[in-house]
Amino acid sequence: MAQAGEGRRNGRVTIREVADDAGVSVAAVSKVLRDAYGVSDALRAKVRDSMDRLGYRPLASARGMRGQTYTLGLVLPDLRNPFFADIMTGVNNALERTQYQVMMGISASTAKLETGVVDSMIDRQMDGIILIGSTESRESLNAIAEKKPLVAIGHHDPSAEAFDTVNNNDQQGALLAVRHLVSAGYSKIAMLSLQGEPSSILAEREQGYRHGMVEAGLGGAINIASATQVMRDVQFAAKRLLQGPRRPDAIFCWTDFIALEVISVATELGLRVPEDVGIVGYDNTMFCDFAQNSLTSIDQSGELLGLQAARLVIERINGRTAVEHFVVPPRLVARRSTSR
Amino acid sequence: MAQAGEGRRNGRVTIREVADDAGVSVAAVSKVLRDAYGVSDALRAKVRDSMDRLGYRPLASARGMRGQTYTLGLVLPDLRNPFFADIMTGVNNALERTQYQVMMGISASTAKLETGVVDSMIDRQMDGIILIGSTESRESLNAIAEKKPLVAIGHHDPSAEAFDTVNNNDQQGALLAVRHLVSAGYSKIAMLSLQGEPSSILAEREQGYRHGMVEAGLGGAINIASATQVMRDVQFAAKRLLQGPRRPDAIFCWTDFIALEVISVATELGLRVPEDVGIVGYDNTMFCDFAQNSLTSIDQSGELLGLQAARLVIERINGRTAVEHFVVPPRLVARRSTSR
DNA sequence: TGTTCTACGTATACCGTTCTACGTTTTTGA
DNA sequence: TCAAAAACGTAGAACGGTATACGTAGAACA
Repeated sequence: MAQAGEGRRNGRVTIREVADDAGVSVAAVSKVLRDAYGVSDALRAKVRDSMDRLGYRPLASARGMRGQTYTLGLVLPDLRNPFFADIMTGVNNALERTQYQVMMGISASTAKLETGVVDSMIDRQMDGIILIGSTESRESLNAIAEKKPLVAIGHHDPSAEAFDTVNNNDQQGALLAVRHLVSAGYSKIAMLSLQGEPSSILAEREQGYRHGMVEAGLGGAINIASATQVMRDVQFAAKRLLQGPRRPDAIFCWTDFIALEVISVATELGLRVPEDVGIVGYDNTMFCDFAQNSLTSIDQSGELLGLQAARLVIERINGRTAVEHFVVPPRLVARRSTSR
Repeated sequence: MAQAGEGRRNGRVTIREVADDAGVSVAAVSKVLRDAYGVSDALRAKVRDSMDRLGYRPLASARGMRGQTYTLGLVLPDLRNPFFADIMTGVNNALERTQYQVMMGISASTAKLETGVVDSMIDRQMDGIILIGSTESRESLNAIAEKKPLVAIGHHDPSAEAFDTVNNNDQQGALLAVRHLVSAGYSKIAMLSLQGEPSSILAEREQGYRHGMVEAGLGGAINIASATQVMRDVQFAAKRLLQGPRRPDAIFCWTDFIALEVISVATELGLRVPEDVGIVGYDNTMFCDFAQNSLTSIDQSGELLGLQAARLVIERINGRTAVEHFVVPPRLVARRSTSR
């Protein structure tokens, strides 16, 4: 192990070697690296040249000891929802021309693991943290925000002060779905919500759903079931819903993935989509577009969400303390799964 | 910024405070942390108690300066393929009872970005690196392996010495697909391969495909098209294939995602699956199971691949230098897309 | 011409760990 | 009972950067 360790450290150029090569002090090189005040163009050029020639790269650990690591942590609930890829694209776009680099972790949607991942990101001196779909309480998030700049995507808390949020308007998204279904002639509209630790998005969407139902005079038909994201569980819930006494003629699903699974179950039960049952998903992921799916869905512009989150977290790192809550309006994309 | 920085550092318990609290030296605490030699049970208990009581967590940056950071880097080509989630599950399982934590980065399948991500992981003192679906040359990988323990998943190079590989047998996977199609009565079997930087898996699968065709006496029908993973590109390639003069009656696709897109295009062209055209995917991701897809696919046990990769990289960190190349046999899962 | 700025550089004390070298106690063995 | 060995613990020098405090030269001003 010792040999490996030594061997591997070899070849790393330090700031001191750059300074020697350029004939300046270590402090001067550091200033160039950080774009700090008090460096002449001549000195900067000299140092840059030496850095390039020697192939110098600053060591994040060392920087972290005193300053920043130029690393952002991004926590995803899971890797199976392609919607997160959109968010990631947005984040990367925002970071394109900066020194920052993102590192991702997955929380598997459990609060315990989420805390674990976040803590280990803090241990690793990440400069800021972006949390997607967090189910943590306000207190927990405040505790994190006390240690590092924090932005939560997909977590409604408009009165939070310590951290920023970036969301699509989930209440409106659910409302759009219900209105669309109603105008397509469906009336026994159920919602297949997410089971697990209660989250603010959950509350928002359910409220939007209820609101839409009441608005259409369908308050009596309100019917909310729930399932985790696990396949077996979704199947079970879908069957229960579609074989139960109050069989809905339309289901508004928590995510596209769940919606596709519901279509699958409905088909196997001999029900036709969209004739017998209309289906709406959420996120408008690329799978909605396949002819065999053709799933109506709510688009929440993941790329934009990611872009804003990255912007906000960097602003926080640079000293902003006033809170910002960014909300994007959702958009319904109608496809065959609701066109009877 | 200064205020924020100071404020945020606050509350972090250092090894010195633990040492003071326990009434021992800093070195003793460090020894306990590292399970090093020369610590009595009594001292260990005392220190552990102080650590728990104070909520001490070692700072990775500081550890990185001298020793390990207990962080592994995992590089994914993209976030859209749910197959990677399986790999990740395996990695996490392997790491469950260790001190190690994984951080992910995405390379977007381009060599330039891949190098960038890997370099930034090295800068961040990750102890080992797992690369998924790398398109780098042997030389580039050797260069990385010189700096950090490296394991490549989905990259065939059985004579590589400096890094380990973990693969399913892609040649056999392709062979299984062709044999299955042949026995289902298809004969004009095309392959829709991956466009982009040539990779070793690509070569393996194409060879397996050719082999299978020749073996079945269909050497004259060999037909390899290719497309990137971009939706538009897949559509274009699929249309070209299905509307061309040598229209195949079956297509063996690079991934499930591509296969689903091909089904979509075929359907829109008025072709029936599996009657007019049989489709086989690769990875056996969860989407294959949906009734509306019911896609035959090759399973390469992602979870096992991830588990092995994590095991190998940790072994390397612990000093192993002899190379290991791990290969899993693939398995065909037949579904409706090939059952005529 | 002297004084005060301003711009540019440098020297060096950290940051929180690891780990080597070394001192002290306890145990072992004859 | 004593020497040697093993076990336990400590002091302090790294690691590679950052950032503060300070020195110096030239420019601007009176």
